Amino acid sequence: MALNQVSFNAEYLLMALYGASVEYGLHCLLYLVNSSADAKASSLDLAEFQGISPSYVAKLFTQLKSAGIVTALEGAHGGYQLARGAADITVLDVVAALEGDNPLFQCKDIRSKCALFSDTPPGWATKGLCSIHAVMREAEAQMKQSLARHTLADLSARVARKAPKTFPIDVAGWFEGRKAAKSRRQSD
Amino acid sequence: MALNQVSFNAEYLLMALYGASVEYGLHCLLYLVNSSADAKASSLDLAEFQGISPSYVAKLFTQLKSAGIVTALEGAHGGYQLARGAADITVLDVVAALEGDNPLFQCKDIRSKCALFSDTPPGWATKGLCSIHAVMREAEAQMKQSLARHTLADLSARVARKAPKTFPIDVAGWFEGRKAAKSRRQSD
DNA sequence: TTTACTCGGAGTAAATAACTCCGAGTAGAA
DNA sequence: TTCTACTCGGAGTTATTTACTCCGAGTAAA
Repeated sequence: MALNQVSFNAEYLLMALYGASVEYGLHCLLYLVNSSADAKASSLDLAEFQGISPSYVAKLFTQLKSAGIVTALEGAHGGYQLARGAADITVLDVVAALEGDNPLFQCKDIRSKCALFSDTPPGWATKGLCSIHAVMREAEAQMKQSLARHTLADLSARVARKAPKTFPIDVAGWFEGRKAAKSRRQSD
Repeated sequence: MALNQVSFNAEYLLMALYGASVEYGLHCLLYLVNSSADAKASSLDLAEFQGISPSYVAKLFTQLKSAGIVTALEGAHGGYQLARGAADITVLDVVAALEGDNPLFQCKDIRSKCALFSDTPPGWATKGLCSIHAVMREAEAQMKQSLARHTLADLSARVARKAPKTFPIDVAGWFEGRKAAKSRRQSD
């Protein structure tokens, strides 16, 4: 009964600890870093600019807003802006906003369920942090410290170094052209 | 239409990056560290000793075996043993065996989909590692290094330091008693 | 006042994780 | 040798989570 047809999509072969939301979110935010104060970008703009799902980006920005990373301006010609300087937003902030600040490991306190402890586990077994949990916490801390060392400003600078000098101008032009197109449509 | 009854289970409120398999696996392996060479423990023994699902533990140990962390001996009175010394098995080995060595982050190369690159993205955009990806890789490396610094032997020693001196004896007794019970049943 | 655009959250489908069940094989007991 | 009880090992099932969509409420410009 098993179908021999296997939908073999290499893109999804390896699943990641952090999902697509982090990737989409960071890419979008990087474009916001360069946009000037009066040039807000809507979630639709950001999505179409990068060829990703508009409705999903909209959802992500809802989360980024409630985490205080961006501010939203409603209405026509509205959009999002960074809530504070790009140097004050770490990659960890973004990850926490989009994925929740999930622990690396959730201890279910198995040590207290040992068959030798008939009903109530003895004090020494439940006191303090489970040793396994401690190791995981340490690894988690290392990872989060590493993520916290990088800010959106750093990242943006590094990307800019790779791109040609004209690129930021082209980007600004694209967003500007989009805004103009909107105005044209409304005055029709 | 929405039910007001909310199944509010505090145990599952925070989801973790690494799941239950890692926790179960590590706990089981810690008990194997102390068992002597001839005293193998079956997955059923290990599961019941800790009050966790036997069938799930069985599944985990098939993974641990194919990863080369434990060896299996079939038949009655068979069971599992560590495939090598506890000092040569790191926590990272166990995590990789049970969760796969998932990357922290799977880059979908969004930078190449930018609307400015009509069809074929320019070389500078696709060359080298995506900057975001690089940050994630660094954090992942920090985490994995931290996990690789701890071995089963370390962990076991740390647990032993907390428990009373009689505890390992009690544990050995429990497994021994189990083995005896099996023999009795067979001779009935 | 209208209109086109914005956010924002409720709702849906596919993928993953957690867990179960049953068959194949083996070592010891009769 | 035959039988039995126990072992592993993998195929199947359910539940949770992720990724994504859709539509309504609100707002600012025209």
